[in-house]
Amino acid sequence: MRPRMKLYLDGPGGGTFGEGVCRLLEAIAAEGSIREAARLLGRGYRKAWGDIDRAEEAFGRRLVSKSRGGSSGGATELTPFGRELVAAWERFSGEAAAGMEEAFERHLGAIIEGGNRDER
Amino acid sequence: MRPRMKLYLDGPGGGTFGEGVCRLLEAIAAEGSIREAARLLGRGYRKAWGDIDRAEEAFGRRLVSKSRGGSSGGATELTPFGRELVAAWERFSGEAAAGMEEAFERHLGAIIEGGNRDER
DNA sequence: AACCGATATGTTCAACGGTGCATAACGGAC
DNA sequence: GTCCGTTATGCACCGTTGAACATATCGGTT
Repeated sequence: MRPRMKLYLDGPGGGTFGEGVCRLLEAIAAEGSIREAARLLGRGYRKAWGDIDRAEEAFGRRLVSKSRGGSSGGATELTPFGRELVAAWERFSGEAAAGMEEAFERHLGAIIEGGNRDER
Repeated sequence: MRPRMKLYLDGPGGGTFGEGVCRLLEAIAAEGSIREAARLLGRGYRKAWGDIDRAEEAFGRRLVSKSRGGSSGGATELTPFGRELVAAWERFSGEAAAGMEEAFERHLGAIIEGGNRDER
């Protein structure tokens, strides 16, 4: 029985950033387009687009730089702030998860895993 | 802009324990009944009952000891394991949250809070 | 036996988030 | 100007979740 955690950053005027959007940004950085990134992650473009929109609303800053038209049809790449954010979030979430695991072992590890006795 | 976290414990065969159920258990310990605890927390009895059921399923052990009938109509109290779990969860979640805050300051504190410039 | 209040459980309805479909807009290449 | 692939955006559908309502059951008191 393992613990699980979800991390969020909420903007003051709505909007949210979390693990999902971070993964999406990484995929965009790798693929160069929102559509391809969404396909790679098995998500719909519609939702991916909305997620980015909400994330940018949360920070009040652009995370990606999008362009329409052209021979390629269009493209999307991360802004410098977007790249910085992804890297910082990776460190943040990794460290938070490690601390959580540690706290779990310290306080709940002994309590749980103790078989399935029944008390009445 | 502050970070936020949610913690879960998932049982192998379904069932979940989290902050919500823990609050509910505390309220039950204080009030002596599921119904009164639910009312105190502004939740419906139906959901409270189901939450407890799922939490007990997650651990495979009883968290509360319920009784029906009698002059009082019935009552519910925590099992020793239930009390132990609530106390351990408090320490666990508190420590995890503290570690998360610390990680946030270290890795994201400088990046965020930096005003709302726009980059394009 | 009647009463009362809490547990036990089913059912129905509203809200919400995700998925998918449809379509418009864009702009470089040809 | 046509074509193509991507961004941009609306809408309709659906599964999950929670809220609210409706009973049924239990058992000590009276």
